[in-house]
Amino acid sequence: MIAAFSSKVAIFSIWSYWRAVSEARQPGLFDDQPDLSPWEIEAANDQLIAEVVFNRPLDTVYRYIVPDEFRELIQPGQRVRVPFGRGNSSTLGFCVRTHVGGTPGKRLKSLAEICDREPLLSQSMLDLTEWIAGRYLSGWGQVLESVIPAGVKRQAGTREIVFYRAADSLPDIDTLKLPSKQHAVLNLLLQSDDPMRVDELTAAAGCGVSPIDSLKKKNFIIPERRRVSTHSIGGEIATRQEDLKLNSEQSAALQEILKVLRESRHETLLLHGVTGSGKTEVYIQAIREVISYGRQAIVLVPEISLTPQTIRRFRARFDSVAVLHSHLSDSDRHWHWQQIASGDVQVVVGARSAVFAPVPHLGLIVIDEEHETTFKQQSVPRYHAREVARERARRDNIPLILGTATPTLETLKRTMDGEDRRIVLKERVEQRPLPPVSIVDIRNDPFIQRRHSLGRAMTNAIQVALKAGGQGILFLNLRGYSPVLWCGKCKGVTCPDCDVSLTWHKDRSRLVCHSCDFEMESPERCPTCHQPGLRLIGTGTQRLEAEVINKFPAARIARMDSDSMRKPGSHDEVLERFREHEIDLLLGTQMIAKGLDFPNVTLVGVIDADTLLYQPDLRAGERTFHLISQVAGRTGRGDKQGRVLVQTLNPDEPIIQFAAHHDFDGFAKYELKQRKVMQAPPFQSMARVILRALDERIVQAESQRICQLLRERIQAGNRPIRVLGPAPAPILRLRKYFRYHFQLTSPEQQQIEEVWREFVPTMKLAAEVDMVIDMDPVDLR
DNA sequence: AGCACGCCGACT
DNA sequence: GTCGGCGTGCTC
Repeated sequence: MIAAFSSKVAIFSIWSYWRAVSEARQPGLFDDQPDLSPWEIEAANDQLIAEVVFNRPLDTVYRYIVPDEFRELIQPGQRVRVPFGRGNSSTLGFCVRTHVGGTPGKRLKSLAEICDREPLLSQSMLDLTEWIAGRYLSGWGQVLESVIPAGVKRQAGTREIVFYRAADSLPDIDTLKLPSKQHAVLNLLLQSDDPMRVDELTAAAGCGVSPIDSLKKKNFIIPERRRVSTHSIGGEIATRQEDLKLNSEQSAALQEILKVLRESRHETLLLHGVTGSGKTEVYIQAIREVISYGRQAIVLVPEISLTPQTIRRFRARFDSVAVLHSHLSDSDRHWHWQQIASGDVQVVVGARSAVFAPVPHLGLIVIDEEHETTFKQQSVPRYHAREVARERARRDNIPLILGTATPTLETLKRTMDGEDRRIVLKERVEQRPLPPVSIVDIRNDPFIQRRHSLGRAMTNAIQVALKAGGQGILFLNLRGYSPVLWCGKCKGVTCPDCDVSLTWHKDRSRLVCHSCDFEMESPERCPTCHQPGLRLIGTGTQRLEAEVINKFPAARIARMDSDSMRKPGSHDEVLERFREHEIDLLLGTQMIAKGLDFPNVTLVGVIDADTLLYQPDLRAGERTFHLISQVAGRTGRGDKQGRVLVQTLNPDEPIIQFAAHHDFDGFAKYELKQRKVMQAPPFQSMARVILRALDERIVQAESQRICQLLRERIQAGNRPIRVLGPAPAPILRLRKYFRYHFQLTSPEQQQIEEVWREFVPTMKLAAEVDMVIDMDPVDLR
């Protein structure tokens, strides 16, 4: 009986029979013949069961019978096609486990198809994705869907090609009396060690395809389908460089890392080194050790640092480096994935998702610029690469290195609690001093009062730097020409879809929303009240550029922001010109704040330190500190002395003071105190629940209702969780949706995890409302 | 998330 | 008496 269901055909015919019967509303037929029903088979205890998850927000693992014909083929990590739901619609899922056994009382359906020849992930990566699903409250299938690159699923850049080989037991070729062309083809294959492609055979034998077809029909030659890469290998060959000599602080740090490596245990080491202290060289030499064990390393960097500069640096030091950045094609990505999985790649350098690189023997993970928020994914699954890396390293008993000049308070607290270890690099390489930072009070600056962006001191400093042959970096974290188009009556002109002021972009001569994709022609009159006389208020990088050109007509100036850097490669090109001193003043946004290392930069100007500081975000102060410290680190990296000017309307603000004095510890103490009072991270875990709908009254009511239900549940479970809100999100309307949110905080992360998993299935959300939970959010807008 | 089911109002 | 509107609930 069982054998009757073992073939795919039999399974499908049973399914269509079942459908026909159920449509006729005669399920009683099965009651009469219970042994016909496929789910009765599972009563036998030796059934192989596949556990399957789907790319849906479901946290259930579904079980399917594996038909005998798939028994030998099925492996966890493969995708499978299964009948799912009442309509048994054919659905793609991931097989995450298999086990043998029956499931009393459960009616199981059968697996219909195995979609991958090999598993897409190893068992340990499967386990890691399960952990992510739990920790970040998303479906396991959703995690798998996002972890495996699309190019890998599609097998992009590969093709099935037919190869021919000679049949195994052929009589002597001359006894076959073949026509000459066929003889030639067969002879070639007999001589060849490897199977040959059709085009190779026709070329070598000087014939068409028909002799090959004839040989195939006679079974003298056997076709074999093989998947081959059509990927063209690109990438420049970097010139090799020797390891640099480490100073005493650097080598002490390296020794600490090597010790953990040699003891093959997990520990997270925070490499807290001031800007220019040579952290990268420490990573590189630690990686060298890892490679000598025949293992591989993963280096995570913020996307913004994935400049050809960094890439070249790694390529120059290791034989085999894979760089995973966002501009790779599907086929590149698939090719790299295969190379990495085969163990041919020593070092994987990439952004957030590179933490999932399928290296076979991971020896070390490095996260550079640990404080960067881009390590947090902003869509489901909303994981933080640092936490995923920590978990992966813990499971593999390997060290995790977090490098930064400005650690997050989360990481700092872990070192204070003794969970992680902090290694401090106080000195810059070659004992270069950190640049002096001057806070420039612009409240009464005559230039600023005349609506300039460069105050008197800043203007003078630029003049002096240029005169001395130095280069300058001017940082302003606002792109476009002017962030506000002001109507005296209606206030700023806002986006029709968001509660956000539209930014005037001079280069495109348009108003642009920085929160969504909206753009419009600049109106002559106010779009609301139709009054003329609109004024541009505030300064973005484009307006700053105009002012700099006007004030320093002789200087060579370049602007770097996401508008001017749209073309791939333009980023690198500008930096190269800056390095060659073809540019005197480089001005721009975040992009120029991070990681750049140019020895001739003698002046860094922070045009407006206040914009970040007063954002409605509990990390606004921390981010301001990070940014000022990072930008300041761009100078004094060569023999020349550098200086930093920070323009602010709040010169007494402690955050700015700490940054100016390069006083991380002072900042941390100050900020930690505030967070403790607020019962905020890093003292408590936090999750943010966001609800959105097109109708404001519905979201408001719904978020109130949900929040109340959750409060009751928390109380009933006697859980130590605080609920804050609900409240309108700081940007109430975004992309046409009204948004409300509330926050959950608890000293125990797991409490939030548990209550949410319990709660979600019990509450019915109104159909027009979307809801997401963001564990450990970094963006509270 | 899908998708089928069901329970209500407007048609032949 | 049936078609189809969307609200509800389940998916091995």
